[in-house]
Amino acid sequence: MSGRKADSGPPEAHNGLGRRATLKDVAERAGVDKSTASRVLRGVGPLSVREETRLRVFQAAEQLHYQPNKIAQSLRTSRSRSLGIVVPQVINPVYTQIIVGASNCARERGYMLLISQTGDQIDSDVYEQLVQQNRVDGLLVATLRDEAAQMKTLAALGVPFILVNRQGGAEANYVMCDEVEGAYRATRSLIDRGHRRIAHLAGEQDRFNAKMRFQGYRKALEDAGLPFDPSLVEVSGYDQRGGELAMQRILDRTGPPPTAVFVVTLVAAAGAMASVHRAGLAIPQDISFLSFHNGSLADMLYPPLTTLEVPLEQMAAQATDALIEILEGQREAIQLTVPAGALVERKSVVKLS
Amino acid sequence: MSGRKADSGPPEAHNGLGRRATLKDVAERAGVDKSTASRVLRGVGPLSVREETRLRVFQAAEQLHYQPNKIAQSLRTSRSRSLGIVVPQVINPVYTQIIVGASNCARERGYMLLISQTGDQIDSDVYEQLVQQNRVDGLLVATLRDEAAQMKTLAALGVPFILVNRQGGAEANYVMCDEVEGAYRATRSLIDRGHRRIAHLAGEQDRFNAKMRFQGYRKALEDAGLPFDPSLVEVSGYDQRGGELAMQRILDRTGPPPTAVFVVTLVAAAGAMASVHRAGLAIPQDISFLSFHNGSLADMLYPPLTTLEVPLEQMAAQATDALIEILEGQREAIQLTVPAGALVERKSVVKLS
DNA sequence: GTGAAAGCGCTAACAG
DNA sequence: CTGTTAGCGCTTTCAC
Repeated sequence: MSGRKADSGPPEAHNGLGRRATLKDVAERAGVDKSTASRVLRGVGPLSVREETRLRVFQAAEQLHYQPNKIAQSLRTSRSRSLGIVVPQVINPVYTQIIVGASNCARERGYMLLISQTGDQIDSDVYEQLVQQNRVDGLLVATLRDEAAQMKTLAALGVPFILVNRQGGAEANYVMCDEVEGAYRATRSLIDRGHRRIAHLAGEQDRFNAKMRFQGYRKALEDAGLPFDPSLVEVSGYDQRGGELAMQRILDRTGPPPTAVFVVTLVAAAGAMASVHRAGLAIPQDISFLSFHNGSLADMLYPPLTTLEVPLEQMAAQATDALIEILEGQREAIQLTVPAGALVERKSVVKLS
Repeated sequence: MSGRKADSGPPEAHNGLGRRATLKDVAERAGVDKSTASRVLRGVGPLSVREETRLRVFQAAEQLHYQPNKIAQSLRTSRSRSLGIVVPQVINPVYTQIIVGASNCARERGYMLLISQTGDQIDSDVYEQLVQQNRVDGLLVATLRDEAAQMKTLAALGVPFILVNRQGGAEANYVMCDEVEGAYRATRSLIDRGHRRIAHLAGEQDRFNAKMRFQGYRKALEDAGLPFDPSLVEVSGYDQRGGELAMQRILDRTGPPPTAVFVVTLVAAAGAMASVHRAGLAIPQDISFLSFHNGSLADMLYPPLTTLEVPLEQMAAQATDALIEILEGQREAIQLTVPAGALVERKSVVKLS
């Protein structure tokens, strides 16, 4: 997995010394200076070390179960080879996907990933903890607010950072997906199945993502020549409770209910569906559901929820790759918008004849 | 939150120097030696520093926006003030709860938490990464396998570790919950509601937790004078797909189906319920469901799932507290079993008359 | 009460 | 090709 071959033995250093071996130990045992040992071990550039010496060093290292002390390396090089990722919460599958993508990618490239939750508000303490204490070389940012203030704080940190699934102004690095097009396609699929009264459970409209999804929804309506009915739009935000309440509000309205609803995110959709069940309505016979974001949760719901896939894991991986490249000077910036994923049809959408 | 008072200003060090301030900078500005500055700043013991000097140092530190370099501190003290937590995966709400509990507690006590996924198998590489590279002072372990081999690996690491929601032999530290009693109570509640044919979707029986829950289930049956019917037990494991398949197997059986099923964990229950829906059966009218572990997922399912709460967050917090106490020499060991939580009644269990 | 000095384990010039 | 030297930023004896 991490490149090292099956090293059956226990990782503990059962070398002759009563402690973990240091570079000095290796050097002494190999009969060279520690600087030489360092050179060899880190396989630096055009190996300016005699083959025989190299061998001796490697042997010594192996025998002593030598593992370089990362802390010392960090102090010396002022690079920690770790990345921070900051998300509002870890319970939401959307963020979990991002974390998984980033974490795998980081591991493959030999970086550690420190995960921080902000709990929904910008907490500059979080950044501080990670960066100012020299723990991370760069930041992956997937917090909610995309305000200028946050961008300033981040920029002031003096380490590279990349927004994941977010956007933050002209200069900021980001990896996004084309949410407008995704939401358009999602809504469109509902229209294609004969729906005319399509509700939207939206995110708070000061959020960039929420706005984009709303925009895609409206455009699909418009292109199909359907009227936009504001009474069919409610703000659910991104959580379960919000989805529940927003759906309730729509159901409570007088006038014909929607035949379908396009929800801004998975967890809100779960809440909304619960509301519909509670109202004694059937999904999809009475109301169809379609949600932005795919995930295993979609299969747990009843009925299984049709979703529009967003390649969050890949996006996070790309952001991580880019961040590492930036850190290693192989790259300057990244401003990438990938297409949204496919429509994953399950059982929550009915075709109206 | 982290003790510091509202420090409006940006965390970036806009001090006179073109870089982050070091202890030396502070010392010079305060007109003292860096050792003195260090003493003052870390508020060491019976302050053997004149009040006036203390003040000067604090002022200098503030003006320079001084933040100690944790890496340097680590190297010097060989303590990183960070903890590792290792879980099989981060998508499962059970582990998310553990992570949240540990993470909050760690933060409060000024420790960082490094989260690692093993992806379901013991990966000693993971431990190595965390420990051998001097990144963490101790480990919280919530991986699946509780085999002796793993315990040996962990012990060989030479850092304190605590199992969370796991058990690992007589010597290992752990924070567990009384799962036998919990499972007993859960099953019992089904019996009390008139159920006689109660199925169990179990975890793999080489897992300690799975065994305990199974045991509680059997004991409840026994105490109620109900026969144990092996054809009512299937191994689902802890995931959705497993739950789906296991439930399918039970439904496929000839002979009377169960009227209720007690599931080993939330996610498996979600899968099992999907199977039941697919079979065209109604929950709870045809089959009642009750699951071990509570979480917001329970409210997303249809119908909302009755669960037995397990205080994972608190357990993780207690384990974290204990680990820190051990690291700081205020404690030797911890072997704690807390009671399982309350039955959270939702809509998935029907009372049979 | 405070300063001087040593050194954690490592890397990176710079010599030789 | 390899060794010497000089720290990274901090804590911690040990003197004064």
